[in-house]
Amino acid sequence: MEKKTAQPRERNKEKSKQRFLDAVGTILETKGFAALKVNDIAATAGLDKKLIYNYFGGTEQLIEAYISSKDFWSNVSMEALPSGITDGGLDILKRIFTSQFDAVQEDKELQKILLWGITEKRVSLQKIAALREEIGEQLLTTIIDPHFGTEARAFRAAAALMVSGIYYLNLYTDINAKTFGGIDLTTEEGRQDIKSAIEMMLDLLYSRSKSNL
Amino acid sequence: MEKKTAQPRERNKEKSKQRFLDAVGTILETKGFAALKVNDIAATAGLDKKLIYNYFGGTEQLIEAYISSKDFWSNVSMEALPSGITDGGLDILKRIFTSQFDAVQEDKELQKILLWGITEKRVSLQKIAALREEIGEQLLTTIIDPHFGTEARAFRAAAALMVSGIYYLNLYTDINAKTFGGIDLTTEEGRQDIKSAIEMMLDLLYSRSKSNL
DNA sequence: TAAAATAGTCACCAATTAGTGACTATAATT
DNA sequence: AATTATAGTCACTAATTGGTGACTATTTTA
Repeated sequence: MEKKTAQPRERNKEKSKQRFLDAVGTILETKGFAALKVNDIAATAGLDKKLIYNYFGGTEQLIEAYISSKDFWSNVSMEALPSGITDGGLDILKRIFTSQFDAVQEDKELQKILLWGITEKRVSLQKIAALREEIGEQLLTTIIDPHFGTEARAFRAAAALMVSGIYYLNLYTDINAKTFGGIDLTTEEGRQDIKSAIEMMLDLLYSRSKSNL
Repeated sequence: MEKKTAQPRERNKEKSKQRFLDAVGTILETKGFAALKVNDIAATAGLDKKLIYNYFGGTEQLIEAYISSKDFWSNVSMEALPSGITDGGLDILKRIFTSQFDAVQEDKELQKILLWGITEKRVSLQKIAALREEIGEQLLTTIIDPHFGTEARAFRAAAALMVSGIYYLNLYTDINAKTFGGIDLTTEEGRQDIKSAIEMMLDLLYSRSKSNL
């Protein structure tokens, strides 16, 4: 019959659920998705794992809930699309692509999600991919297609290659190598080289389209 | 004078070691590096896991031995480099890049290695990355640098972006999505779009360098 | 042919993992 | 205040994991 003079733990289901969701984010960011074990998640949240089963049904559903709760493409979705486009969207695309290059580098969580998306088959990851396709489609149909017309298909492919490269270079860097093609991606110079290349390639693609119209 | 009523298991250390190495390859190809557990490897090899410790020292060393035994860049290393280059290497680069796009798609084991390389920090994966850098450096110094001169740095960055894109698009495809930027990468048309874009961008980069010389 | 060396097997241990039943403690309701 | 609902704890099971000591079986050597 011991009296508990210790501070009485707050009893709040919603807050606890949020703790679990936050714990998933923390582990994902620091250790990656492979470390998302129910015991670790509970320990990180500072709660008993039983609650994960009570509240979410299990680790799977908790992870699904976590992914659904995040907006991974907020940095690109409504960032731009001003009305007064006079250059066919060249300038906007330059900014979107180069800023995305930096955004992926800074957002470790996004990196893990990208990696996860090419590693594991999972419904919520499919949803993320579909959502990004949707946002990309908006950009393509409102900016690229009108300007490139019949050449839009070629430009789409080039853009896909560039965005993919933006992703991969950031995932690649600093895990098992610093350089790619002799460019040190851990230095500001090296990263500037990539960004300049992005702009150069967009310039070339746009100049090509002009000369072909 | 051996009696072979029950087939007597062959006793051969070297062969058994090779069995383990092959088992690593099989598991890697089919289930990925995360599934490289000592029990599974032993079961796949049809031998006792104790032998892994006896022969290699442990799973880590076995995996190291496996990676060291493979030549992952055989398809690109000495594929080309003919002597009579008259176009500054444009045609060779087109072939190297587009064939690499197909090679990565077909070689599931290479895909897993690429994925592994951006997921886990590991000495032997660093060696693979370093080796690829070496091969790439050869290409760059013998083909690109002489032609692009002071512009070589810009071209290197563009090439890094393109090769990275080639990797990522192949890793991306068919796990959680089929399309990237609206292009269906599971169809021959979609993949041809990417290859055409690669050639187009190389054309643009080369034409740019000409007009600037 | 006997003995030494070693390829290979097997049973077992300890740690980690997911998951659950029974319980306690607190808040809400009457 | 007594009752009820439920947030949260804890101890336990079962399966999987990496790892090892002791053993058997086959080959090599003296």
